[in-house]
Amino acid sequence: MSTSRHDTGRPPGHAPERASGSARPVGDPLVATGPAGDPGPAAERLISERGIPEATVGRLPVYLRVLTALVERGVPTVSSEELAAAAGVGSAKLRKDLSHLGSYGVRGVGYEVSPLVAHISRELGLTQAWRVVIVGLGNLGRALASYGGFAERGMGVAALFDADPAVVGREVAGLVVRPMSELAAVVRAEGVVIGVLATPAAAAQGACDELVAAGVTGVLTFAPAVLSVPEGVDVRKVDLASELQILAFHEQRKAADAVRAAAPSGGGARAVARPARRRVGAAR
Amino acid sequence: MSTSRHDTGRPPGHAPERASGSARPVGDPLVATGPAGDPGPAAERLISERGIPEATVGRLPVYLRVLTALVERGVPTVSSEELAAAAGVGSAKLRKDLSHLGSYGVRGVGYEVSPLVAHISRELGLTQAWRVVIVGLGNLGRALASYGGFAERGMGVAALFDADPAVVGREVAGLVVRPMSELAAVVRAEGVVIGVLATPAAAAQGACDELVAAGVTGVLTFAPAVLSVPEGVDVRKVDLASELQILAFHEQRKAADAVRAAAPSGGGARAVARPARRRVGAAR
DNA sequence: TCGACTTTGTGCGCGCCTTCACAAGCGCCT
DNA sequence: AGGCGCTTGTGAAGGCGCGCACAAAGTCGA
Repeated sequence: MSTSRHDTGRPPGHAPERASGSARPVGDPLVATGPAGDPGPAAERLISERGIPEATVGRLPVYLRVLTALVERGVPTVSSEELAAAAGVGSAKLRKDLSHLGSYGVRGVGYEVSPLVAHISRELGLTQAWRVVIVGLGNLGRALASYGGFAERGMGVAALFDADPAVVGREVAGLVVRPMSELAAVVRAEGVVIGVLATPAAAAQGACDELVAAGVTGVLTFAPAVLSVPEGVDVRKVDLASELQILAFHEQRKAADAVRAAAPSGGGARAVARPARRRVGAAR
Repeated sequence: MSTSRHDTGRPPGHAPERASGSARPVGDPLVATGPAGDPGPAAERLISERGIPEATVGRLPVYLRVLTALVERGVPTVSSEELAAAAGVGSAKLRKDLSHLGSYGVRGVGYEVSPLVAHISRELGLTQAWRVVIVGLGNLGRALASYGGFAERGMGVAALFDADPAVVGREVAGLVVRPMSELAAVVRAEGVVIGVLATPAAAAQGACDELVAAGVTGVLTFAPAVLSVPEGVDVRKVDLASELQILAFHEQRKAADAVRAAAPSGGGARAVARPARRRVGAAR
């Protein structure tokens, strides 16, 4: 999921990827989280207490963003059709997604924006401010630390860590980079449960282990490496190089199609150009 | 986009080609082939010429990375079991994925690493060096431009663009940032077909339009915005804030589960701690 | 008050993806 | 040569997500 984006498959596909299960998207791509793999014999297969499908969860952030924009514009209600168009999905899918949260719509009218924003935020756990730690402050790590998009949505950066003594002590985005030796203490003290990995691939597993040992149970990694984690830890992977390679695959195919279309033989008669604009949704 | 998940658009038609056996992923409701004793009502379905499922494509980059590492270690062959473990997927899935590329495995032995690397590379289109342009050189854009993981895998950065006059002219990763006005000319001159968007959300659609107008047909965007593109253009979206929000959702659920497990009542009986290590796959 | 219109919520069918399980194929040892 | 064991390739089944299409439910106008 890259990624996953998952989707990301996410991404599926595209995109970001989930640990167990896909979105992907096209994106993602992407793998699933949680207790996926196990085919419990006959027993109870508690998918999720609230039974919100993973695919739906992956779209909630998008809906939330769109809805937030509507709130700022003072829009009181939206129809599923409008909201779906703005979010780049089909209206039926959107209605089904929202129905998993319980009914906040009014037939004949649409959805009330404010209550919906509140509900999705609560469902995503954004009513509390999650604090994350970033491990690895190379180019990407520094960019992430400085990225405003996190704080903007209830995700604050608690601390930064790096294994390189030359980086430790530097100030990035108002925080001083700390040595890995302090990681466990800070994570425990601050109650951090989500970590962001931006280390080189070779260091990713080690850093991940340290995060998990300290109590982190959710990891977002940018390292192009497969991570092993204990059951109960979620890993979402964003793999930039993979995303580009997937695009390259499609470009190559398009090029091949173009050649084939130009050539006379067989299946040249294809509907080639349809000028309609397509809304493209979120990965994965 | 992964994803997951699944995502971006799918390319229209495909060419005919007779796959011997029987496997037939009936996909797009497009065009008909002619002959072949089809009693079908009207149109026929064209199987994808090479019929590689999107989910499989999303995993190929991961396999490729693992295989490349094996090549460097001088490993001549691998079994599906070993390769799957290293890639974080199930062995059956891996075998099925590879079977879509044609058989490069030998029963009783495994897969020959070198030919497999060559084949996957060719399939992904990595035999040619794709050049990309990056639009938007804020924190993230600069990090991407400096990121070594691209060039490493046949993806080169051709040029950098930004709309901000204060950024234009600066040098990033050995390249001078150019104004948007030069985008079309450069894209055409260099034959670029893949663009990376790292602009603020508000500027994303405009920049995307410019890319598409110039001839780009594959876009990787990091902007938290829904993009509209014409048919035939692939978009993969990587949304950092969404990824974290999805992790937050799962963390919240785990916390709720923990509380429930602690409480006596009904459904507390879950297998909570299973110390087994899970391999966590990529994407999507 | 009643009817026409709008929009939600969802039952249903379809196709993709994943997983299981096993027959077929290949190398090696005897 | 022949049999044995290992590994691939794949048929079949199950799960999940998606989109259609429609009944239910609520609003608005007369």
